[in-house]
Amino acid sequence: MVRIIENLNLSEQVTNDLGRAIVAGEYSCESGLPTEAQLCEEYGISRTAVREAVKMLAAKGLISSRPRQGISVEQPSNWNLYDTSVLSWLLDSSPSLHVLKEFLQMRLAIEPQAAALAAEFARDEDIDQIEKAVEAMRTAATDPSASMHDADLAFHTSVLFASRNRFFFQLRDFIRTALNVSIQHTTPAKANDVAVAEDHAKICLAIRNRQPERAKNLMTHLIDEAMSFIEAEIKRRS
Amino acid sequence: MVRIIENLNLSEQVTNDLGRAIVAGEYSCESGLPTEAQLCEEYGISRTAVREAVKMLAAKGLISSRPRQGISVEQPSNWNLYDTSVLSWLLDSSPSLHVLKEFLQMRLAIEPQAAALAAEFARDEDIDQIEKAVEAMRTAATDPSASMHDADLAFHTSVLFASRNRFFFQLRDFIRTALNVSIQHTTPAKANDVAVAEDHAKICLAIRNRQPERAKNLMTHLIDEAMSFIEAEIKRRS
DNA sequence: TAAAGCATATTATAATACAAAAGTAATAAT
DNA sequence: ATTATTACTTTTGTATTATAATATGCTTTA
Repeated sequence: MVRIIENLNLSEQVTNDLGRAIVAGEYSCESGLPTEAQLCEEYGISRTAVREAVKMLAAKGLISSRPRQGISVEQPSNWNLYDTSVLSWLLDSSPSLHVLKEFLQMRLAIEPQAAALAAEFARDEDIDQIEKAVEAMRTAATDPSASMHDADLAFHTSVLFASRNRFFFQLRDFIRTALNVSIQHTTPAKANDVAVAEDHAKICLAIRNRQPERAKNLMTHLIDEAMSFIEAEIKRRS
Repeated sequence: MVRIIENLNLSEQVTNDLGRAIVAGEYSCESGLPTEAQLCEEYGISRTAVREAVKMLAAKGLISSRPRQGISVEQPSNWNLYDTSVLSWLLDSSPSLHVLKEFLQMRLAIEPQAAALAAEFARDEDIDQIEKAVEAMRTAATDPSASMHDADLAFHTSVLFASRNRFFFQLRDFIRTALNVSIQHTTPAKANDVAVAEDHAKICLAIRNRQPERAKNLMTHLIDEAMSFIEAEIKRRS
């Protein structure tokens, strides 16, 4: 029986359940999925709900279905990894340290360029938003009741927004997920937090001063630090 | 009535039709979509087909639906732009020169980093693939019957693959679309093609010689050329 | 042997019915 | 008069049944 999750209707729950199973490799490309009729029986639900789940998974690139052939699993390279659900299913099934490295490689591509674009194209109110996040980080660095992580997320999201390019801003969920995974592997060392906040402040200042190259380099440095930490962690564990 | 497209079943056709209309702004966030019943009547189809289309659009982040409230359009910032369908709907409705600039800003983030990763992590067979694409470009540069564009696409795709990071490779459809839009705005100047092919060859060589920084810089230069061309074009038309 | 047709399994579409959710209006109680 | 409760209404959510379309394999036939 499907795990019940609040606020999700039946077809969405089945989507979640099947999506998770597919990404976890419980159904291979060769074997495919059970037929609609079998899924109805397994879950004890109507064909309507099963079909709607199948359609949603197909829309995310995980499966495809044809008459007489049944439901087949698409190659993982066709899965839409930038879909929030697919991403969460992926994290549920993969050793997160390895995925984290991939995340950081991606962030190293996206965020420095976003910072550069922000320095070039951000509106004043965008920069105010970034500064607000920096202030929140400064507060959180000393105040134990405030969340450093939330402020950090707000910072990176607002930079993406300030890039004024929707393809960059669209990646905010991706970045959010990456940050979530990061803190799972970070020892809570409040000692560095003040310095970290100031590193972020520098980026904000570079953007406000309209220095694209400087903003880019500072952002690269910021993420590179996290990267070197993770690489050390990977080496330590192997 | 919905436009008939080959190889698409009814619910997929309706998905296409509604998706296009939503992205084109024919339904706003405030107004929302017609009710399922109304859509059935408009398209002259059953509720089954309409609901499946609605579910697929919801899976792509374009809409959401609730009892009594009907179907509402999500904010554009929630649309999954990295979905191939959504991307094509976007191109159908936006002035492509502006979108093209956003594409190039994104490519400028992704591809140089992908080249650097390829130089670091690519397997030998990955590099062979890149080289094959380079050879195809060289051929196409002089042979009018061969397609320069196809070879170009193969090159960029194989570099993404060689990065050995699935988040990068996942963007191949995005890059493909970007290249397609590019050639719509490029005057077919076969004169440069030989030089262009050699620029690509240099990147391939840098990757084979395991020079991440060099590969990155060369790729940046390559895309920057396209960018400056587009910016000139935008200025010319304004 | 090859082509045509037939059987069969599975998804695709339709139609209908009822349940659930969420507003809205009417009613009752204080 | 205000608030709480109830009943009603609209729309999506789920179930059921039936039939069509599609693709595959098998069988028959020329």
